[in-house]
Amino acid sequence: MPELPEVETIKRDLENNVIRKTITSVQVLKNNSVKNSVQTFKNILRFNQIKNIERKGKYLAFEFKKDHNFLIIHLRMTGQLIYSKKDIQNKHTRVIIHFKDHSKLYFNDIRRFGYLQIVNKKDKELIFDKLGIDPTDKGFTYEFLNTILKSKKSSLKSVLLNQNIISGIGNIYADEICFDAKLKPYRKTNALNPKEVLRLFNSIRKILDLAIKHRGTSFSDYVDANGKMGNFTKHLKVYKKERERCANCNNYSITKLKIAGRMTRFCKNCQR
DNA sequence: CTTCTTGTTACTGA
DNA sequence: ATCAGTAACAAGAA
Repeated sequence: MPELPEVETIKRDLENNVIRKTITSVQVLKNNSVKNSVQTFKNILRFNQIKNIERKGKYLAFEFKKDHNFLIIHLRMTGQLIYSKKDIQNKHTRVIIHFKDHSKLYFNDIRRFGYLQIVNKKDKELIFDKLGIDPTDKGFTYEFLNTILKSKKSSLKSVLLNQNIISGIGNIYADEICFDAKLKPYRKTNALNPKEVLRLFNSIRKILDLAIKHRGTSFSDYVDANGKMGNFTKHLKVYKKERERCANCNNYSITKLKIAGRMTRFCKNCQR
């Protein structure tokens, strides 16, 4: 699943490839992958240029040169954004954006939960403002995190996954962060002591930075904007490691349990 | 064949 | 108000 590190990797790849390129045509192969009417979608994109790319949490927003419109993209579980000079269309290709230099941007999505949506500046800000703080933002400090955690009575896992509280963390990184912070995912966040909050804060930054450095995690469909797999997969300590020996204590096997409605992996020995 | 998984929203009930 | 739980969406894997 594309989470913050995967979406950030794609964003950086695309910044190197599509900024200021003129769009000459747009193919919509699956109508329900586009939230606008196909005609409106094509009309706004054609002969326009991508001026800037923003990311908050798992959302991307392309800003255009003409008319102050934004293209919001959410990849959900299996969405891919691949930039290529070749024809790489496959049966999961939903949208193709053609540029003047004959290169193309492909939106592929096996399960078709992802979407593209053109909105005006005001609506884009509404969508971004509704999201919780992005952990790579300067405003994400220990004090800020502490205030969030103290105000919630729910489990650590559910707070980490709630995009309206902190945006960008999904099931993979939630478990990896809890493991790194040595905290059980079902702990109530308002009961964490200052040392534990500090560990959590450091682990959030550390794990996400490291995952971005390794260009994300590929365990099923995620690829970067060049179609290549992410390398963080081999650094995972708990995600999909159930029944394997814990990488830290080498003594207990990783427990798999449903917490906050999601499959959750942790070491019952190392995480307190 | 059935069941599970995944991100997000919507809904229900406590 | 706040939280937990679940259904819904699609499609592939087990």
